[in-house]
Amino acid sequence: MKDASVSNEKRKRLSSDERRAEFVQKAIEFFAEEGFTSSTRELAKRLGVTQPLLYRYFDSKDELIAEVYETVYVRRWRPEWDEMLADRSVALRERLIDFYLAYTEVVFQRDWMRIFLFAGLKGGEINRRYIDRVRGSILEPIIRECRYRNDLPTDQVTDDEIELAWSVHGGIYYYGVRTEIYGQTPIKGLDYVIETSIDSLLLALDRFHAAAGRT
Amino acid sequence: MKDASVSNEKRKRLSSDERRAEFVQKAIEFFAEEGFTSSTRELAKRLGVTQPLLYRYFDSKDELIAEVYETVYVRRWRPEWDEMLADRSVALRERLIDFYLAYTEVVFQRDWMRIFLFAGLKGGEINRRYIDRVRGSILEPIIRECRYRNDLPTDQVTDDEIELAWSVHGGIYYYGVRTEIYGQTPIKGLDYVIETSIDSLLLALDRFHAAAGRT
DNA sequence: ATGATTAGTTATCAACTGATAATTTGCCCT
DNA sequence: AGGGCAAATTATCAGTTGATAACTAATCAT
Repeated sequence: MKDASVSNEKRKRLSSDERRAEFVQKAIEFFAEEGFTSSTRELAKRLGVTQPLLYRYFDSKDELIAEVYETVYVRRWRPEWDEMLADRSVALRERLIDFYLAYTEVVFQRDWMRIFLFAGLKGGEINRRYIDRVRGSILEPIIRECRYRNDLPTDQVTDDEIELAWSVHGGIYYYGVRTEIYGQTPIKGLDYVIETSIDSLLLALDRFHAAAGRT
Repeated sequence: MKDASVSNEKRKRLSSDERRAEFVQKAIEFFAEEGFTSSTRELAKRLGVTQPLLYRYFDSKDELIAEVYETVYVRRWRPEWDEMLADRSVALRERLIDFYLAYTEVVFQRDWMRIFLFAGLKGGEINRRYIDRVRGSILEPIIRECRYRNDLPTDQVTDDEIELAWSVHGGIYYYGVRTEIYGQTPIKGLDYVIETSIDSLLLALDRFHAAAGRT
């Protein structure tokens, strides 16, 4: 029963490191499409290798999945995002728009979105950790910058402000869900959505800060 | 091998209709927690019956799943939502807030949210249809009412306006995802999120309509 | 070249899956 | 009471699953 290598090419041997990286990469695409409950056999078939070979590189299916998480969540996070948000040489509105353009370029990918949703439904800690990171590394910096512009202390970010930021962030994120997950052909471009969302956020925060200032 | 009825109670017999309804109801809870790839045996165990009994009521697992969809999506949609949105005896802001309070009361349920996400990842038409319904029965009416308030023709809803409504809708929806799927303990109540979201939408639309009026 | 190393395969296991057939048992009607 | 219908169970099948052990063959160092 020959399982792998449909064509009659000679059995190819790759170095351990190359193989591992290839397996993880294809596993991302595969699990993103089929879900983590899909079989290792089916994955092996797509890789053009036999299923037991996977177990030379990963102790178990769960270990492979963990590696998929690591690669998608951790490795795709861009450290320069922090600097983009904090760079006061750029006007706030443009800075936030630029950031969300850069952020969505990474996140609005079918595989990223689907892996994220599958992982969220599976439970686990990964998504909760990611959400905490969004709050700490994106929303709080955004609020701080808005406070700075409105001459308010940047170290007293309130829950109300964070929740405003979540709403706007969620609105943008949901655009990605509609296009990448539900395959909705976008009626308006991403640029438009990000610009109007940022305008709304700035407007809401200005009002909020003005009201807070009066108290 | 006794499979069902852990305790020694006598085998209970229910009428066909009662059983069917009970099965669908528990299937919703079960699949919402474990996903549609979970086994019919596990479901039967939770029902306290044997697995083959399910096949007296449903021809296949897929048919049961279809019934789950039907019950969750179609049956939980409230016809009175249409009227709420169109009732001009209530001020627009309060009307929209009331509507979203009513809508989220139904939709922000763990089982609804998880079934919806599982179904979306599986592909299929159901979620796309639901999204179309949200657009047609919620977003377009909202825009029409806003246009009416701003003395604009209610039959010329544009893509830009719909996209604004999607952003706000998505922001609210994402609050439900955070609390129901990721188990985030809400930092601010749902009321606050809905109110600020509606205020943002009205503000954005007013500006948009004012700009459109000048052209 | 040749032997050691290790990438890759074949064969196989035990548990689990959706589904069907045959059997048992509770309930209603007369 | 008891017969018949249908609810529910037991037994079982064929295909799939994650994982392991034993075998084969490509590559590399010498």
